[in-house]
Amino acid sequence: MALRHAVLAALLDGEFSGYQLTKIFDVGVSDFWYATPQQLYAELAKMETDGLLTGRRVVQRGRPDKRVFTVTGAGLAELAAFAAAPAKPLLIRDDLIVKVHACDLLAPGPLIAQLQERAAEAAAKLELFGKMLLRLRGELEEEEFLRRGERVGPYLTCLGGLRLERQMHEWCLQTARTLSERAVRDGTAQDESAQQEKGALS
Amino acid sequence: MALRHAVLAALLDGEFSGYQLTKIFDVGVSDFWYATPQQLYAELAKMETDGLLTGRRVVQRGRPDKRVFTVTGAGLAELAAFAAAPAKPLLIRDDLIVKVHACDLLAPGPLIAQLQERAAEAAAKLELFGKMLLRLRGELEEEEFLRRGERVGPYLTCLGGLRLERQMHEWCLQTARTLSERAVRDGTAQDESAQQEKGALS
DNA sequence: TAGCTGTACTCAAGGAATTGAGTAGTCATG
DNA sequence: CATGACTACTCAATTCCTTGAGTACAGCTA
Repeated sequence: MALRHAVLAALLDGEFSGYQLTKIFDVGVSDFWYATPQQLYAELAKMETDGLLTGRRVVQRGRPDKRVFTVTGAGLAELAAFAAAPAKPLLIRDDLIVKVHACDLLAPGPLIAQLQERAAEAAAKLELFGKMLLRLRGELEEEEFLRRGERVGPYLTCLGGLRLERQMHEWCLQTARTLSERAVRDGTAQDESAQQEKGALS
Repeated sequence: MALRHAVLAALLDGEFSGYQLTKIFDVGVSDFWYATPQQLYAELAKMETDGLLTGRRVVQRGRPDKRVFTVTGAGLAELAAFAAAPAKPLLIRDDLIVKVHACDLLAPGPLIAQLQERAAEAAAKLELFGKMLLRLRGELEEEEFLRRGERVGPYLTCLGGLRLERQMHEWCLQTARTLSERAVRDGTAQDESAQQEKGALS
């Protein structure tokens, strides 16, 4: 029941269509919520029948029509109620960390590759967030904007995303380096008992 | 289908009962997976019938019996297959960040309180992770342990959790400070139009 | 000795999320 | 002029996850 609040929050920044929202959510762009397109379309429909949103058909040329949504008064009230209620704990689920946790019994190759891939993704997001921050604060300096800007919410969450991606990037690279060095050590070891075990699982 | 892999990874560190695993997962202790007790018990039962785990009844005195689980060969194979497959993207869902994203239209009081609460939780975890790291590496220095330790997986994920909680802690406090300062400014402003709007939603 | 906390689970219902397939038109590329 | 990529969605099945309630015993406290 909390995807709807994320949608409401996202729609505070303007009218968006379901498709545009998928672009925001599928990558988890702002690093604050993740959702698939199907989920979004379903939720948008439900939210409209619940009166939290109103849809508006926009005719386009050269591409299909789209329906953009706006938050209603009831939607704002829902958001306010949500904000006043105690927050659920942070939910994290990450395959990659599970793999690292088990790394001592796994083949190091694929894991290192995946860590480097994740690091690259994090770097890409880092850049993206940097640009978003610039765009959001316009010509003001950060401090000035945070003091006097009239819409700082997205900026603050973006700062959070930036921090997260930075630490993710560093952790992935450091972990990959550690595992690489250990793999070399194992590979050049005289007795092969350690690799035998790993070989059985790779 | 990935909770089972998290369970397998957790059981590499020893035999645990369902109840013990809930203690590991409910808080999301290692910051790598979150699951409720019911989910765990159900999954453990399924994993046992699938042959990934074997349960063993342990009689205790002064407290109820428990069943502890061990990973089987098939379980290790499952884990290896999982590790070789591409990882799903990091999944984050956080109420608090959604609220911050919408903060410009919300009453600042409850939000600031929640940010401080989260900061306190992060600080508590930080301390916990610090102790876990000490325990895991024993009398060795970190570098030495990462080079030569025989079980570094949990240590590496713990390092990740530590980083995450540190950044969460800082972000929450900084964001709370920013919002507090803005609230004071709004509160002491001559014209009250800004608060009027917020008042309507608080 | 009543009440509370902690260990160690079980069951059921309902909502949320994932997976997979499918539609339909536009635009650029080779 | 066919192929693939992009916009913009929809539908259905299944699986996963959450919510809420309940059982049972042991130890401690007032």
